[in-house]
Amino acid sequence: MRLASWNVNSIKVRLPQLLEWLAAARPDALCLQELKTEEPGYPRAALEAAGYVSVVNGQKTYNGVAILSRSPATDVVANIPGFADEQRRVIAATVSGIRVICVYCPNGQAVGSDKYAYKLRWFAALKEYLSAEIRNHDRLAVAGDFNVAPEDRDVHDPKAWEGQVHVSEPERAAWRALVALGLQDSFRLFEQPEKIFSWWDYRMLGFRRNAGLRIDHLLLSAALARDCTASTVDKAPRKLERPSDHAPVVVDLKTGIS
DNA sequence: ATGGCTACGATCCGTAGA
Repeated sequence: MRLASWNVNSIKVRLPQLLEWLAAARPDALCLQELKTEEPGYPRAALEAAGYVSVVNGQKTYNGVAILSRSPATDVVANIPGFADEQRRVIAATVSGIRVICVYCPNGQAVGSDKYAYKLRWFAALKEYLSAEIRNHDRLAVAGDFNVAPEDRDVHDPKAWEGQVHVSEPERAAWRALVALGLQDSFRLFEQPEKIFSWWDYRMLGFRRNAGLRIDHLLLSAALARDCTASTVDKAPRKLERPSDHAPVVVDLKTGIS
């Protein structure tokens, strides 16, 4: 079982790259963020022709999330239940016995801003949601763009970023509160090279300089973490012309054993 | 030097991302 997540920054613009990537990486399920469209702008038919069904929580211009899968997704839940929010940032579904929650966490803009306050409120609501989900689903994966770099080693230049949005202590505390529910950062289950990131600024030759952040994550419940054999970032799509600013993150899970 | 790209929906710039 291969599970992946990718902030595509407009599914309309990125569709050709997405189809190429699906054919090359062949994930069984893929969480997408920043669709920037609602249906009918969502390319459902093209993805079905490529072998993937979709459950979609779309929004015009901003946000928008989906879960693609080879096998049908069931028990679809959009948004964070009980949390009033206009922004379409969450969709959950069960795929091949795994509860998959796709998240596009708020950016936060700047520490102290209204959007930063919203980000922290949003994370508190996510924690409550996941706390219930982990009780109900032994095999739980939470995948997406968290907009938090958990540690300094997830930041290309920790000094320059110190105290900034994405690395500030309240954001990192919100991240650790998710981990404390019993979710593991799959990337850190393995020895990893240094300076692996999942996002690079479009400006200032960010990718060429590897001036990035690791803010896209795949969190796994204990049962799934035990079955996890690899967790990687696939930088290949970021090298293409007109790329998303985020790269896909991928985990492989042993199946048929548990 | 606080800029710099990219996408969107509105025009020929403003908002947002991170």
